[in-house]
Amino acid sequence: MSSKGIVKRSEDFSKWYNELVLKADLAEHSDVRGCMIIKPYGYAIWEKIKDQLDLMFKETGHQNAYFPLLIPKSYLSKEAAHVEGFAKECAVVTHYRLKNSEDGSGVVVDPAAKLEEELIIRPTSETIIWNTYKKWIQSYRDLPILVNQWANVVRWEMRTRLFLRTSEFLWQEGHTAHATKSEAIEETEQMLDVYANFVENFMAVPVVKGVKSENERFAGAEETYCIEALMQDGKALQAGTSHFLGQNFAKAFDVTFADKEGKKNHVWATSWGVSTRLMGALIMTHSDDKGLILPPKLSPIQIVIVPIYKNEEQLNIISEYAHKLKKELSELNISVKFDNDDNKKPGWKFAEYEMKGVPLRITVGPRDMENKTVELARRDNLTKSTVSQDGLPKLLLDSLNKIQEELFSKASLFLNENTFQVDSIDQMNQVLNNKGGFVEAFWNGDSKSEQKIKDLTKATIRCIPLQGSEKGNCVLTGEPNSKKVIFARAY
RNA sequence: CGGGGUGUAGCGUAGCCCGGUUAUCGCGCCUCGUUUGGGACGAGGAGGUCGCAAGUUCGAAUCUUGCCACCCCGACCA
Repeated sequence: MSSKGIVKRSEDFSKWYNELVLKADLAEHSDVRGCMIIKPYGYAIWEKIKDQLDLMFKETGHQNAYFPLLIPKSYLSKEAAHVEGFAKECAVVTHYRLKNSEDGSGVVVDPAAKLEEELIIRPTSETIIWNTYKKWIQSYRDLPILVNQWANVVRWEMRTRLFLRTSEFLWQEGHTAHATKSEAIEETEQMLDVYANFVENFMAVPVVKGVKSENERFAGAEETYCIEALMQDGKALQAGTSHFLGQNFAKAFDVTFADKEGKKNHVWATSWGVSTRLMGALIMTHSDDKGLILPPKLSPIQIVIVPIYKNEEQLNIISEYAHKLKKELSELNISVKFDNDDNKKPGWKFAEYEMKGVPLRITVGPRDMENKTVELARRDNLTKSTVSQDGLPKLLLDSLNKIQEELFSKASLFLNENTFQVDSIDQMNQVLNNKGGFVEAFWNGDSKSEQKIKDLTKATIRCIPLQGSEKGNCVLTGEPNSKKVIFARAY
């Protein structure tokens, strides 16, 4: 039966990923091309991500607001680089009404209901937000503005993949306005740190912090900071970006403020975002051939209790214990599911919760009740042990923390073992064609060289790392004094 | 946008080349019973505009033409 298991990673990583997303009940394809339905279990993980990030944004002084989904077409064209970057993938609303078709077969667009000015479904909200900030900002006293919004955006991508690239996706976008350049840069860097902190400490996904090359920069940004993660198949995934927008949007939307001397200045801007793509990073970093592996901090269910019984009497005894344990664990803020569904056999449940990545499983049967023990199974390393019921809550709490740490260590080790130094294009191709990974090499800083390297290797510059300022000979041209960057094939 | 593929029950599929009773099988679902320490078993049952449209034919899931949709692989992007 097809519901059993998924294809092995080593056989077809891409297929493995797709099957995992479907079988772990995270999401499914909708009837609309490139759009996905995020199912309750997948959404519960996203909510965990969202809640934690939201907390961190608020701790750093940001407030949430909400701006419209629809943006007048003309707004988009006000910032030249921005429109250039996004025009190709915008969905456009042209009419506001349907009517019954003449032959009665359904509804058609009412040609009489054509909009004067077409509306774009936001691919990102810089334009409508800066058009709004213009009204909000007059004086230096109005600054900074530190606003975030949780929203959906639409980018009509050629090719889509569940979570990694969908036509519509969920994200947050922070948009801040500052009086000085240095303050804006500080904000940009601060939010990059927030992202890196979250991704490493909650998702247990190690990242490299850096800035993008000019080619890879966000449309309209002066500097794009990013965090880059490495997936199990050796491909890189951009996990978050934070942009220093300079005064580009302030100029495009004429947003100025009067400083203490009464002099008018353009406002400095940042924007930063992470999306449901993080779900893809989470999945592809930790999971195995049995299914999803979730870090405890983001797992909707942290512990599942599976009872084993031959009759109702036994079930009652186990249930009583399970409810007591569940209550004790709740007091430690551990989320527990007691799965007493009588329609599914234990073996089925074991496989199911492994597919769904629940970090810990407790099995309790008559034998255990007699010995005052439980069987404890770890999802991440698939080990099982029999442990005493005495002091169990504390042990479980410790185990969850341990799993969280070990997932991060394991992923960090993978990142380190799959980061290679090369000094020629041949070597680079060798590494990339073999197992992939991050490739450190020197680059002369020229966009043309970057493009040439991409043509030769299919690898792009993922980032110019913030740490380490070594210089060396350019991997393409041999020019000395070139800076060290990370290349990889990327999602 | 190029290349490949698929569309038959909730899901996965056989049948299509070579047209012919009532469209195959598995999972899932419903009922009853037995089961429950790694994806249980038996018996019975329900469920179908064969992607859409036109054509050929006595007869179309099957042949022809057109259309639509989605998936996968590339190039482009978070």
